[in-house]
Formats: sequence, structure tokens, C-alpha cells
Amino acid sequence: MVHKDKKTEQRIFEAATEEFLQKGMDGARMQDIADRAGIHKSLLNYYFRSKERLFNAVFEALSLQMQEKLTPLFDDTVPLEEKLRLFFTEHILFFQKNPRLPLFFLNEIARNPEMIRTNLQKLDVEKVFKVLNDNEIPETNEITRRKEFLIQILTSIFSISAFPFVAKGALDIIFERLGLSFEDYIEQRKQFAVEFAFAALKNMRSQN
Amino acid sequence: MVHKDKKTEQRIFEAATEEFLQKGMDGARMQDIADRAGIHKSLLNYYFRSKERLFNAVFEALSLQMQEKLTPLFDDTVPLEEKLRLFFTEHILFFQKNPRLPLFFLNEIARNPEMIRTNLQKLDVEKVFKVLNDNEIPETNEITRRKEFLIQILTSIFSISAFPFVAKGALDIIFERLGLSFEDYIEQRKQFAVEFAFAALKNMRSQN
DNA sequence: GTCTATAGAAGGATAGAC
DNA sequence: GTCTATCCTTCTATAGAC
Repeated sequence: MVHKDKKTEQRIFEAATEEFLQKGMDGARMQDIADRAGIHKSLLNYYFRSKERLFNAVFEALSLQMQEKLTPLFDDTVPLEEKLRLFFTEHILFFQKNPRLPLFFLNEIARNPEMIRTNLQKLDVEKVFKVLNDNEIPETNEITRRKEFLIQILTSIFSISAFPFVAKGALDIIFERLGLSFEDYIEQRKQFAVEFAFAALKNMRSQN
Repeated sequence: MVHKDKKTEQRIFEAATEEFLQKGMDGARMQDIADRAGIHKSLLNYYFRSKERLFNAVFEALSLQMQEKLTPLFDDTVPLEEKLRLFFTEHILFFQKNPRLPLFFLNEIARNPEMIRTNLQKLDVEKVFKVLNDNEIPETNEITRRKEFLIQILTSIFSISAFPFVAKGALDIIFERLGLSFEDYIEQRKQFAVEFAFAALKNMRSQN
């Protein structure tokens, strides 16, 4: 529930963010957003005109937030292992605070790629490549092959921190039967992710 | 579109599977399912009584299919690298044929964990552990720590093959800007996944 | 088993009073 | 700016003819 003393527009926006994150565009109800915000349904249309516009406002803010948090740039002088540690720490902490975000994000993109495409104009893809330095990537001959290889590595690294949150629902069920807790698992993952990724990169380099 | 010569019930079921996979429970429309099947809307209720029951039937069949395909058991005599190759080949091929399945699955579980829990009674969690042999897991002292460590490894391995499909929508946009294709990326991943996971496991073992 | 017709409910959006 | 009342559309589900 959103606090009463904030401006109505912001209360609506925050309530809508919660509702959309939890139920997605299709599952979210304008009535439920109004209830969360503690205001009348018709005010949603007064401030944001339609459900679609309200959703777009929320989605745009969230994807901007993700971009800022998830594409950190590292100095060349930072050693690889330390770089991975910073990378995973930042990612996992962010997802701990926003556990529903990755699944929401991927889901809405899949459901409506055309609408989303216009919302992602600002995404600076080149920045993603700056996460690793040249000397940390196994050598290859051609430029294209190298780009493809880098993408394989980056998606693998990213998946190590993002996937547990995307799969949280399924993992909760599995962990319950094994007597484990998701929270502990995530705490351990901060360390494990570094070791796993570092071991992989170190070993692949020496193989090449 | 589903073929006319099949039994109505099966045509409905297949049409519903397509619709639910594409739009999810909330976004799917009974009218659209009927259109896909080429029959009248009211027949959906005649055969499956309600949207919820139709969804449950589809979900149960899909999760059974996933379980069968995604928890292969390996012989102890198969070497680790070969085991990983078989594992990733089977997973990625399955996801290539059913690219929407992982996102659909994780999404529906997140949206409705209670309803889903009853649908997953048959999930044999212990089988998941049989993917790796004892001697392929870095050594730890306590039993619990060991179980936690194994889960870290298995979720990492699983994410390497599943995450690209979960994130397909976002990757499509990124790849488009980089002049890469998702299909090529997946083909390359069959080989890359083995190398990455093998390198990580090999190096973590020697570290311990 | 399949169709037509329609009920009944829910959800998004707007008009208008205050 | 905020609320009440209401419209209109969409969607699920059912009744009943064939």
C-alpha cells in the first residue's frame, strides 16, 4: 500500500508499478491499482488517460532503472576476478531488491515486442561489451566470430545472476522439498557466481 | 492452425496449447483458441468445462513433457565432458522445438504458485541430483553444504541452456542492432555451453 | 456433438456533479 | 482534483435448438 501523503500521481505510479510487476500487463486490474493507491479508479484515467499509457510509463521507468544498474563500466586496471565480484554483487543486490523485475521484463518483451521496441530506443548495446576487456576474452581470428564469442560469454555470465530470480517460483517449490531456502541460496550465490564464472573464463582462455 | 481431420477434443487441446504458450493464462482468449481450432467457442466449454480447466490440462501436459525431457539420467561410466555434451544437446534441442516453453512455465508458476503446486506433485526432485556423479562435485565437508553447492552448480548449468530462450525477446532486439541472429547464436551455444560448464567445473574442482 | 443466441459478469473509460 | 454514476465493450459460460 502506498502512503497517503504523497502526490496522487506518484501514488498511482507506485501502485501501478507494484501491480504490473506482480501480475503483468494482462493480469493487472485498474481497480486493483486504484485500491493499492487508495484512490478512485477514475483518477487513473484522469492522470494517465488509459491502462496502456500507464503501463508504458511504468515500463519505461523500470527499463531505464535496469539499464543504469546492470551495465556498469569497469576500469581496465581492475583484475578480472575483482571485476566479476563487483559485477555479480551489483546485479544480485539489485535483483534482491527487485526480485520480480527480470521475469516481468522478459515476459512483457516476449508478449509485445513491437510496442517494447520503441521503449528501448535508449539501450546502449555497445556499453554491454565494455564489461570485459579485450585481454579477458579467449582469442579468435575474425571480428564476427569474436563478437559472437563475447555474446556467448556475456549471456552466460548474465544468466548466472538473473536466472535464479526469473526461476524463483519453480526454485521455491524445489527448495521447499529439499529443505533449502531461496534467501540462503541467493546469499551463497554472490560468492559462487564469481568462482564459477572466473573458473570458466580462466580455463577457456588457457584452452584457446 | 490445427488440422481438421483430428478429433475435436485434440484439436482444441493443441490450439489451446499454442494460445496459452503465446499469451499466457491471462492474455489467452477462448475465442482465439476456438478460431485456431476452427470450431465454435461453446465447444471449448463442452469439452473442458472452463478456461481454468483447459489451462490446467495444457499446463499439466507441458510440465510432464518438460520433466521427461529435461531430467536425463547418466551412467557413471560416461565422462563428465561427454555427459555435459549430451545434457546440453538434449536441452537446447528441446528448447529449440519449444522456444516459448521455459518463459511460459516460469511465468505461470510465478503468477499462481498455489494452483501450480498441486500440478507439480509428480516432480521427482531427487532425479535432478543424479545428473552429476559424486566425484564430479567439488568436495565439501558437511552434507547440507554439499547439497547447497550442488544446487548452485545445477542451477548454473541449467541457466546456461534455458536463459537464452527465456530472454529471447530481449536478445532479439540486441542481436538485431549487432547484426547477429538468434538462430546462429543457439547453434553456437550447443558447443559453447559444454566448454563453458566443463571449464568451470574442472577449475572449481582443482581449486577445492 | 455442434451450432445460435444470450445471459451475466468484469473491466476499461467517460460524463458530470461537487 | 476527486468522486458518483454510467456507458460500452469484452469475455466467459450456459441454455436450448438442431
